[in-house]
Amino acid sequence: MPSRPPAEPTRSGRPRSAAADAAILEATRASLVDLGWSKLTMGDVATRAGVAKTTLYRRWAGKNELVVDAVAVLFDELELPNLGSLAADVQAVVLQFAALLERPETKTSLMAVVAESTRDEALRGRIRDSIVARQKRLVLRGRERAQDRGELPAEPDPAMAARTADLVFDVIAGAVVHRALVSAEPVDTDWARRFTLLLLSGLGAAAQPALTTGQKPGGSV
Amino acid sequence: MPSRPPAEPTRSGRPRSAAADAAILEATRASLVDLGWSKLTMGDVATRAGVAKTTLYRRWAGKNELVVDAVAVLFDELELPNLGSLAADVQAVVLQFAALLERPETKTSLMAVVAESTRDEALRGRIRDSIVARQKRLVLRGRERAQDRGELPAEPDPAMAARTADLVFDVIAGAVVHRALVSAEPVDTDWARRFTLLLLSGLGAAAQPALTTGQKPGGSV
DNA sequence: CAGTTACGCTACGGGTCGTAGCGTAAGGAC
DNA sequence: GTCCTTACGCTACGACCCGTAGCGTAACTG
Repeated sequence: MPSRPPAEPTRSGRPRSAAADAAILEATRASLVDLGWSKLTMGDVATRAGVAKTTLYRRWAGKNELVVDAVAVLFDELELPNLGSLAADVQAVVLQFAALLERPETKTSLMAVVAESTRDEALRGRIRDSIVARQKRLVLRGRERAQDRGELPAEPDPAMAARTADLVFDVIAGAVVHRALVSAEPVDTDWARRFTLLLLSGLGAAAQPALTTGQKPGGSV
Repeated sequence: MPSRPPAEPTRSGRPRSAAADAAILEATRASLVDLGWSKLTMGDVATRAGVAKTTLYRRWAGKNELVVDAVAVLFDELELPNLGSLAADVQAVVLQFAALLERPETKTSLMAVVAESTRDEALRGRIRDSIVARQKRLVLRGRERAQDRGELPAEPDPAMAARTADLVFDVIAGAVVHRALVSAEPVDTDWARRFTLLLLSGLGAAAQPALTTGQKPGGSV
């Protein structure tokens, strides 16, 4: 997924090795696991991939871009199951996302590239396209299903609908990331259940968990 | 705030210069503003502070620890106002936190040190004590006030109360951080208002903002 | 075949790291 | 005041990584 210039589809000359691409990204993930973000070096990745260091620089501008691409594919694993209720769907996707954050490749690098992106507009765009977009789809699809089930009302204003989706996305992703990486405590089933209840029913209801289950959200969790 | 060994309160010999401490931390923040996290170097900080590089290493183990201490004091600015309702208090503290995250010193370094902490237990503890604890107090105090006002029920089980406070803390801090740094969109008054409504009343109520304002939360916002 | 592009390899200047060594400065104990 | 102890400034150093230039070779196109 390096940023090839979208120029001529058929160029003359020797084509780029797709095998090298795959080997480099795989080596990057392996190096992240062994060394972590801060001690990962381009030279090490090149050696692991069996590739010259110059080949890396011909495809990626640097460590940041390389790691984003190496980690992005992991987010393809995220899927929104159809478990019959909004609460169950939210809880399941929360646990999926948490499992992804538990992997050492993502754990050590996600926040690092986000930090770098605060001073690099191009990198921010790459993160948005490669990682954030993959997650946000889940929120949009989850809302669709909930509206089909009648759990959520239809939103007539599309602008407001988009803003609400963005809000919900930041709340879910932010809470899971903060729990897993900042508080550094486990995102287990119990936490996911309690978070889902809070998200759907609010703080007042979340304080009396057993009493408010009969309404809409807290069904078969 | 360097980690002095809590040994003898009165030691012989030349004492450490408190002025140097202050100058170093100030220089670190300035360097973060100018260079950002990744390009900040120990040598640059030493030069700005008018101090030898070795002096830095005598007090801090490295860049990570130094930056945590330099940024931690900024979190002392956070205060929980007493605006008369839980919703107003939450919204105000969200905007305060967002303003703090907008500062270039914190914006570029907070996520970076968190990322480092995933491979450094000692650093994680330092972050917890210096930064996270300062934020979490606000949640605990906010709940107290809300309970005094009758907006939240008293929680008999202290263990459950602590877990709920942790959950709420991760949701608030995580959402704001995610909005500001990952989505990279502004945390303005409108977003804070909508987030507060979602937190207090849940997803179902948040979809009809104007209709559910008469209950408890959305008072004078 | 020639033309074009990718690759591996080596080498390089430039920068940062973290530490060692030394002489000097600034306090406390007496 | 005179020791004693610790902190400071300074220089120098090896080690490491960065990112690039140069060159010969490999692979694919027409």
